[in-house]
Amino acid sequence: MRIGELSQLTGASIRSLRYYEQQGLLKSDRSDSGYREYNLTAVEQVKTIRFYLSLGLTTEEISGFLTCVMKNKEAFCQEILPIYRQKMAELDAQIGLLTGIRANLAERITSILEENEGSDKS
Amino acid sequence: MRIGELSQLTGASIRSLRYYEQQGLLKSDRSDSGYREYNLTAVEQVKTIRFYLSLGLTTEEISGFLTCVMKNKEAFCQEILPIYRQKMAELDAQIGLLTGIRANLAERITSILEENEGSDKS
DNA sequence: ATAAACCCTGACATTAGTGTCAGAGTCAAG
DNA sequence: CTTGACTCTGACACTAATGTCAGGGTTTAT
Repeated sequence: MRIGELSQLTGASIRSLRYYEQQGLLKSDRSDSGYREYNLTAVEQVKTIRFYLSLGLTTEEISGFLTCVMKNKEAFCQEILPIYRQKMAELDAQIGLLTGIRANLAERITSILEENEGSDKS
Repeated sequence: MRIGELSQLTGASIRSLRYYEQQGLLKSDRSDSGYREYNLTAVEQVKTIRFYLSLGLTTEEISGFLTCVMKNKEAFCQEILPIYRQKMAELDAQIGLLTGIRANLAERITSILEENEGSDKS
C-alpha cells in the first residue's frame, strides 16, 4: 500500500509517517516512481510506534527497542526496562514540580480570597 | 545601575533582562551612550517577574497585572485571579495527563517483571 | 592611550513532533 | 490526453524563555 492508505489505517498523518521513517522507525520500499510502498506489517508497526509515543517516549528511545518488540513479547527486550524506568523518573520529577507549583498557586488563590472577604461587593 | 549589576542583584541573566524589557515587563532609561539605566525599584520588579515565572505564568500573562501588583497588594488586582484559576486548570490537566501515563508505565513495568519471574538469570 | 571589562543590536539555536506550503512528478479514470 | 487525486523533497513555522555568538561601541583603571 502507499502512504495515504497507511495513514488512514493507522491514524498517523502522512507527515508523521515520513518523520518516523526519517528517524529510522519505519522502513519503506520504493516503487519505480519513488512512491513509498508498505506491506501489512507496517500498520502494526506504526500503531506500536504511536503507542510508545503516547507513553511519552521519544522516537530516539523507541528506536532502541522497536525491532525487538515487533518480533517478541515486550518482556523479552532487555533494552526496554531501563528506558521505562528512566521515563518513570522523569515523569515523577515533572509531576512533582507541577504539584509543587499547584500547591503554591492554590495557596495564593486562597490568600487572595481571604483578603477580599468582607470587602467583596459581588 | 547598569544591566550587569541588575543581573547580579536579581539572579536573572542579562539576556533575560533584555527579554523582559522586550516583552514589556521592564522599562529602562538610556544613558547618552545607549546603556540601559535602572533604579533600585527595578530589582524588586525583576524579582517579582521571576517569581511569577516560577509559578508557570508566561510573560504575556504577567504583563497583564505586573503594574498593579508592583503598586498594590496582590488581592487588589482583579486581573490576577482569573489568570491563577486558568493556570490551575492547565496544571490539573497536565498533572492528570502525566499521572495517567505514569500509571500506564508502572503497569507495564510490573507486567514485564512478572513475566520475567523464574526465568531471570540474574 | 591602551587594555580589560562592560554594553549594544541582531540573529540563530534549543525541544520534538507535527502542520503546512511550494514546486514538481505520477497515477487513474474518463 | 486531460484532470484530479496522489506522492515526492525540502523548507519554514510552531512554543517560550534562555544561551550564545558576531561585530561593534563605551567605560574604567592603569
